[in-house]
Amino acid sequence: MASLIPPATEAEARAIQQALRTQVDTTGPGPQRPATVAGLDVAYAKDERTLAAAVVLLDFATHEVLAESTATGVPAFDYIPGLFAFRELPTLLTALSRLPATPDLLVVDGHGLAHPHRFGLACHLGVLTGLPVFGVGKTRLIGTAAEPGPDRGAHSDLVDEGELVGRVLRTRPGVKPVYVSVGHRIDLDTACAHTLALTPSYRLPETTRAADQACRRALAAG
DNA sequence: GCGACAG
DNA sequence: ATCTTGTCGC
Repeated sequence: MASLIPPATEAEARAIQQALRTQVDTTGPGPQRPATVAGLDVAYAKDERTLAAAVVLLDFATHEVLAESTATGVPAFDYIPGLFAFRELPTLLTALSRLPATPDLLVVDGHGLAHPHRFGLACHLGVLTGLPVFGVGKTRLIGTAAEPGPDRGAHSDLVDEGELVGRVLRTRPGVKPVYVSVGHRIDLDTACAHTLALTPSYRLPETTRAADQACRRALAAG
């Protein structure tokens, strides 16, 4: 079955990506006015032997925290750029299953289509859950892009192999931009608009910030 | 062969 | 990812 997680080998992981990538929905447009949005993130122990995942549900308009869930586990796969999703997905899915509500939209740390095989964590999570998802990465995995202008909202296309795979978006004036890409059931314009809506004060989305804090707390707690 | 390489 | 708090600068 294609949803095997974790895969036993690198070859198996690549085969799973290959099988699931056909199920990604990039038609969008996705929720324009979601009532809720959830951020997901993972924190590792110093030795990377254990990890804690967190999902934090926010009111999309006010950014108020509505619910939160966590899970601890072990990395399910070696860290290999391009196969990164297999490492965190199991624990992330456990945490998500514990959330007492279904989010209208998911925002993940990392990339979606801005991936060597167009199937980053945001796509993988989207296909597995069926929910609208987009990714906001802090650094580039693949592709080339011009430096966006200095103003908040300035952006440039992230292109790989002649394909538009995402957008480099400035969320804070004069601050290093983020990498936005489609995961599942949403389009790039909508994902970028939501990213700006979620970054009123900081470089990273409020969803990511809340999830980051939550998983660090969960890791410290045990 | 030499870099690059989400978290 | 993690090692790491307060501090210099706009």
